Amino acid sequence: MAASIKDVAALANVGVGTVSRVINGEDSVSVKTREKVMRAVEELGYRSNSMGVKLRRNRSKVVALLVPLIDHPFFAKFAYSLETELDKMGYSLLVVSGQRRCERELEVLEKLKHREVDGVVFVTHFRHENIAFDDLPIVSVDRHLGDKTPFVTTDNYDASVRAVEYLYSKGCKNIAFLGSCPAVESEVSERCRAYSDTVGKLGIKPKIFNPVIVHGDEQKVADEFVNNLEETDGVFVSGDILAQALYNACYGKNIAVPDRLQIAAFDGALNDWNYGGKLSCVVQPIEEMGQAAARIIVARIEGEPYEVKTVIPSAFTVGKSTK
Amino acid sequence: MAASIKDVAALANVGVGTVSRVINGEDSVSVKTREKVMRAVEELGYRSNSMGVKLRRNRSKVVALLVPLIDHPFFAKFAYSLETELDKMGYSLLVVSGQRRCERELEVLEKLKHREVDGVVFVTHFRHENIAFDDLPIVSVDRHLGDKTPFVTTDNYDASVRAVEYLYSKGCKNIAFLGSCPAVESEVSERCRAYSDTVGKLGIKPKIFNPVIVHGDEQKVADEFVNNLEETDGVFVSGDILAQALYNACYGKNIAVPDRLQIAAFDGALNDWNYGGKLSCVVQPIEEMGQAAARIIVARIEGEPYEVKTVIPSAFTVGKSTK
DNA sequence: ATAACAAATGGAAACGTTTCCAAAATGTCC
DNA sequence: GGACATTTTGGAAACGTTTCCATTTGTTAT
Repeated sequence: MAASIKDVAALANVGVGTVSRVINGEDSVSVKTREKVMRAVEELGYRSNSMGVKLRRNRSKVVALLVPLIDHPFFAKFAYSLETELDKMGYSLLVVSGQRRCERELEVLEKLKHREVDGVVFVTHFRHENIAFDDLPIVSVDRHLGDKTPFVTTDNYDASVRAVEYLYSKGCKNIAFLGSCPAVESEVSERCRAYSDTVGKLGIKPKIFNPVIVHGDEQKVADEFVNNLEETDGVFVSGDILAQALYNACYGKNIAVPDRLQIAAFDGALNDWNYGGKLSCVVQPIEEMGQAAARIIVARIEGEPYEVKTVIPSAFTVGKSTK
Repeated sequence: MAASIKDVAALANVGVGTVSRVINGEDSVSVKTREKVMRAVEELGYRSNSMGVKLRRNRSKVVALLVPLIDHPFFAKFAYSLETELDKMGYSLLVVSGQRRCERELEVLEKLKHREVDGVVFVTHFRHENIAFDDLPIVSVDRHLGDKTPFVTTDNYDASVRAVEYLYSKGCKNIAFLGSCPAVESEVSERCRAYSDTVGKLGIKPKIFNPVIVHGDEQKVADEFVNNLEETDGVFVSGDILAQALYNACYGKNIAVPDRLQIAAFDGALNDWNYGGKLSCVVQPIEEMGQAAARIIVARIEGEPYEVKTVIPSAFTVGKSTK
C-alpha cells in the first residue's frame, strides 16, 4: 500500500494539516517542521494521491478534446498545440474521438459531465441544435454553437478571397472550386462562399465541384475533377487531403502544374510533412488556434474573462503550384 | 451545487448503499426500489461524481500515451487506434507529449505516478537506462525497456529484407539506404541492419546515407541524397517523411521514378493522406499495434496474463515507385 | 402460526486529501 | 513577569463514492 499523508504525518510527528501545507508549499510552516516533513516524505517515498486532491478540490485539471476522428493531420497538429499550451497552465489533455458519429459525440459529452474533466474543446462536423452543456465549460472550433459558447476560427472568408485573387493575378481566366461539401453550415463553408463572391466580382464563370466526400474517396474525386478540366486553368481547393490528391492526379495525367493548371489550397496541415513548399496555400494557423482554445477554456474554467469569438488570421503562402 | 448520492437517497427514501447499487446495476435491488431511485435520479438530474468513484475504487480507468511529439502522422494514427480500443474496454486516453526532451519524459512519468492514470503506453526515442516505473504498469512501443516491460513492435527486420529483395527482383543493381540515424539502438535500427545484411547477401555494394536528421531538415537531406545519386538505381527509405521528401526531390530534378530510380519505403503512416498508392512501401500495421498496446496495458492493469513481446507483421505494398 | 432461510436494505467506515477553527507556541513590549 | 499580538500547529469535518455488516423484510415449508 502506498503511503498516505497520514503515514507521513505520523512519521514526522506532526498533524496531517501541516503535511498538506508543506506539500503545497504554503509559507506558514516553520523551517524546522518543513524539514522534518520533507524527510518523512523522502523516506516513505510519499506521492500525493491525485484522486484525493481532485475530489477535495473539486477540480480535475484536465481538459478534454473531442474531435470527429483523431487520425487527421489537422487534429494531430491541433492536439499537439493544445496539449503544449495546456501543460504550461497546469492542465492535462484527454483525447476523445467522436468516431464521426453524431450520437457518439453526445454520449461522450454526457460522460464528461460527471466531473471527469474541467472543460471541453469541441470540434464537430454535426449540427447539434440545442445542445445542452449544462455547467460544463466548452470552447468550440470553427463552429458557432450558440451565443454563449466561445469559439475559435480563422478568417476563412478573407483568406479564401486572397487565394482566389492571387490565382487571378497570376493570369487564371477560369477558376474552379474543389471541396468536400460540409454536412452542415460552418466556418468552413465560408471558403466556398468567398470563392463564389470573388469570381463573381472578377467576372469569372463559377465552377463548383463540391460533392459529399467520404474519407478515402479523395483520390477518386480528384481524378474525376481532372478528367473534366476543360478550360479550367486555376483551382481553389478546400482541404489538404484533397489538394494532395489533385496534385497526384495531375502528375498521373501529365497535366503540368502550374503551367497548365494553377492550384491554390486551403489548410496547410500537411505542409510540414509533404509538399516541401510545393503547394501554394492558405496555411491555417493551427498552432495559434490551439493556443487560443487552450487559453479560452482555461479562462472559462477559472472564471477569468474571455472573448466569445476569436478569429486568427491565416497567411497565404506562395509555393510552386502557382506561377 | 450538483446533487450527490445522498440527495438522491433522501428524495427516494432509501439508503445511500441502495442508490449506489442501483447506479451500478447490481441485481440485489427490488424492482420497486429501483424505480423509486431511478425517478429520484431523473428528478435531480443526478450524475455520479467520477472523482468520488475513482478515489473509492482506487482506479482511474485512464491510460496515458506518452510520445515524443504528438504532431507526427505515426502517432496520430497510433493514438487513434489506441483510443478506439481503450474505449471499448472502458478506458480513456490521456495524451502527453515528451516534447522530444529526455528529462521531460521522466518528469511526466513522475507525475503520472500520483495515481493519475492506471497505466502508460510509452513511446520514446531516448535510452532511459535503469528507468524505475515503480508499480505503474507500462507498455512500450518499438523498444525494449527491460525484461519485465512488455513491448509491441513490427517485424522491422524481415519486412525490410523483403523490401530490399523486391527492389533487387525488379532489376536494381545499386541499392542505397536512406534514413535518419536513430539516437539510440531500437527496433527501428533493424531496418538498416536488414538492409546491410541483404545487400551483402545479394553482392551489392552498400551505400548508407544515414545522417542525424532534425525534424524540418528532411527535404534538405533528400536533396543532398539526390545530388549524389551516381549509379544508384534503387533506394530503401526508412520513414515516411523522408520518403516523401525524396519523392519531391526527384520530381524537382526530373529524375524519373521508377524508371531512373526505384523507391521502396518503410512506414506507411502518411499513406492514407498522400501518395494515393504511389509509393511502394512496407506499411506498418499501426492500427494493430495500437490495438495490441491497448490490450496489453489493460491486461497488465487488470492482472490478466499478457505477452512480453508482441511482433505484428508488416505488409509490403507495391505502388508506383517501383517497376 | 412458526421456524428457517433467502433477499433486500440502511448506514457506518473508509478511500486521501484540503481547509477551517481553535489551541498552542512564539515573539514583542512595557 | 505579564499582557497581548502573531505565527504555527493539530485535528475534525467534508468532498462523493463503494462496500461491508447487521438488520429488516419477504418467502417457503412444516
